[in-house]
Amino acid sequence: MVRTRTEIVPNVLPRAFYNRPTLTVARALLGKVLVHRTPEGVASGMIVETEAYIGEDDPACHAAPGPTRRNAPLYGRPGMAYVYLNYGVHYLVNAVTEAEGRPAAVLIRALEPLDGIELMLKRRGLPLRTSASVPRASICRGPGNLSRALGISLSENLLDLTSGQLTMEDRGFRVTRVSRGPRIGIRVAVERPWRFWIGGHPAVSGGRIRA
DNA sequence: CGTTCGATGCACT
DNA sequence: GTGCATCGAACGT
Repeated sequence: MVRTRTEIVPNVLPRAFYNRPTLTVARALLGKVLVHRTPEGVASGMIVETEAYIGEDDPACHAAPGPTRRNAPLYGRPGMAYVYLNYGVHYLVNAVTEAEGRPAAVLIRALEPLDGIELMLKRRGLPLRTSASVPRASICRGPGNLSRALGISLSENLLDLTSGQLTMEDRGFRVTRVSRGPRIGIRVAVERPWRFWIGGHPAVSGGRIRA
């Protein structure tokens, strides 16, 4: 039968993908695609930057104080979404990793926009076409920005990333030049090199582009 | 270029 | 009451 462009089999990442050491998952998520389907349309982007937050022994992880109402998703099944409000302004998206009862997650920090660029521009309140002043790479640069562009908020907390409206997919993008360094924007455990990004990619956050 | 700082909501102690 | 896994505007150099 004829296969059209819109009939591409969505290769959604299975739960086993997340049921692994968090650093492994953080690295493996580079090049994968985060997809959000809403009545407004589909918005997606290729992951170009991640950070690992691992266990109660990691002072920067939300699980550091032990189980609370807010961090409960971290103690649950791998492959679920953990979304929370940060600074009262931004929603941050994580994928829960490791195993049930072992609190850890990967924060998605930046995407290269793929589907639904106009919808994402609209959600971000940007001009409806990219330009020199509003480059495509800026649409989903930074964890707060990508959530807003994809329309992700607290309603998406605890969604199953292995099926349904919010998923992670493998579209076959090959990632070379993986860089690794300290996490950004935290005030404790700043030395742990648990941030991963695609070296030189323009959508990576954190000021100047790093190798 | 660089750095500083206010906005803004809520979980947690 | 305190402190954020941020962002972007407003400054200073």
